[in-house]
Amino acid sequence: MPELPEVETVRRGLEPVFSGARIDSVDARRPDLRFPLPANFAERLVGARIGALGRRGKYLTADLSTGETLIMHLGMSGRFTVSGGGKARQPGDFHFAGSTDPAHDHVTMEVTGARGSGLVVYNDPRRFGFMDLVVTSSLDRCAHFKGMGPEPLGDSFSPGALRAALGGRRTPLKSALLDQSVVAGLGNIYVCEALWRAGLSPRRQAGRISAASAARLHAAIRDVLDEAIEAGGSSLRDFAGSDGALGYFQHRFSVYDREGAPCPRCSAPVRRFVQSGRSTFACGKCQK
DNA sequence: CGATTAACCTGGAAGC
DNA sequence: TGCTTCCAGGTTAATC
Repeated sequence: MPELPEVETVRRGLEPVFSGARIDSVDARRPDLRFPLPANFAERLVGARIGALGRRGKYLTADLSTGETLIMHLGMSGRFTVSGGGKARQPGDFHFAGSTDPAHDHVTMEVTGARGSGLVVYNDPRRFGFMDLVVTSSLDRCAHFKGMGPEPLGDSFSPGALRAALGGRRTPLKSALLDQSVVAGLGNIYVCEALWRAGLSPRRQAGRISAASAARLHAAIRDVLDEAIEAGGSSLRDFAGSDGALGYFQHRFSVYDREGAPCPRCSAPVRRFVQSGRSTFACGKCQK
């Protein structure tokens, strides 16, 4: 499901439940998601108090009182749902009452915080997501974050920084922006949308864009991410935030998944083509 | 160095 | 209705 706006939407949904709460119990129904869960996964979580719930690119981070940080990645189809805790759960059942897809409820956590207890369930049909535990003091150097580019909504992401990160790359702009070492958190949807907003062709050579183009692209990336977060992310298929609310940014796509539809800017038909194995959507007329 | 393909896994949609 | 094929928000390793 998730690119940066969807992950941020999930973070905001989980924050009131997680932040400051104590982890009472953890159930892992299987030993692995995309990768094996960390050794002694449940034991390392139970009893810990959760500090800040953060996000880095498409990753969620839960800072724990044990000195470790729980890292969660949603892959393509991962989602969290929150329910009211003990009452919502059948005694002895792994699944929480009301789960619509118990077969893919892989990890559950019962937590107790200022707002009472809650049950958080991680569901992931395709199992491309994963969880990891790393020592908090070396979080930035861990395998997941080492080499990751700047947060696109953060202070260090500037037009100059973007242009510098693209510098020397002969790969198409589209592919470069999907590279998390250039800028963190963009995926197929928002790269397509940002390039449309900037009026830049996805096929442009990344290292050859002008400073003015980089400035337009920088602004387009920030704008599209800001607007998508504001809208609660995009709900393709059935993605919903942790509170069950559906994001609605998909109704504001200009080009993504709109092959053949008129470009909102120039009315030429939106084209679909494949770059590095993934669908690109762009206007062939006004994206240069 | 860069581009393409495959792989991981499941389910939904479309085509016949 | 049922079977087959294609496609999907991500990431990474292998190959050309």
